[in-house]
Amino acid sequence: MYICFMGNQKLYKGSLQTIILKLLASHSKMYGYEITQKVKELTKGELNITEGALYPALHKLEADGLLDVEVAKVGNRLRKYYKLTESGTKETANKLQEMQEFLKTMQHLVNPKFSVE
Amino acid sequence: MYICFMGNQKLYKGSLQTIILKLLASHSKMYGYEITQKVKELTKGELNITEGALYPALHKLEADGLLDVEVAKVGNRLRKYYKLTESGTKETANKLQEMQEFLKTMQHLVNPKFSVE
DNA sequence: ATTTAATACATAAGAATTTTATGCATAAAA
DNA sequence: TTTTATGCATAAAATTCTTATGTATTAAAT
Repeated sequence: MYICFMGNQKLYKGSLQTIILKLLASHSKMYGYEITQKVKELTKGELNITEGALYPALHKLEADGLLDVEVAKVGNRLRKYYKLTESGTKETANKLQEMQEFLKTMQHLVNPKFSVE
Repeated sequence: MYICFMGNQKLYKGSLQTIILKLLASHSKMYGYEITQKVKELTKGELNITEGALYPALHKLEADGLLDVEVAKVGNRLRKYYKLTESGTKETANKLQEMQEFLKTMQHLVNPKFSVE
């Protein structure tokens, strides 16, 4: 597979943690595969989180105490449901604020209006 | 020095090329140090481009044929003025469009309005 | 009935980009 | 006269992600 029609995925570097945390703040409980599908849906296919990026990121967030994990067996297949810890909820707020600041700053930087300064 | 009060610099990962190209689209001719100062000014200190990131990036853009360089001697000190090539102008348009798409998508992803889906 | 696609996890090698730490040198300011 | 600012450069290390695998179950399509 590995076919990408999307814009520069490179730009999403550094924002994966924030995206995961935000989703978990909105949905309270999600498993990995679900996250990839939800992001694909929300971004209309513009962002496809790869498993090689997602799972290590989830493990790190868990190791850092921002996520709790709960294993569920559905049929004969397992799912790992993640949810925010208390500490994770706080960190999510921080990261979302940093993200808003970043988006505002970038918007300003690349805005055509500011073409001559 | 190396003191940073800014938000998550990590988020800027992947956007350096676009920032450089955009600045050169607006100013027609700039040298490295000037770029770092202009970015610091435009972002009110939120983004400080380090030399270790900037100079390799400029060299790469030049090697890729997106920038032309012209060395100038000011007093006893040298400056390397960079400007967009024709190819660089086209690529700037592409990158700015990708950036706008990215910003729109991220805005949507982290927007509090979309807290339940 | 059987192959393919989707679901669901995982990790490891390599690539790309950036931070951190240097180095050199001139000019201005404290 | 020492520090700060200007101006370039590079190299080691860290970070983060892509690409490529691997395993296994279930649903859909042929």
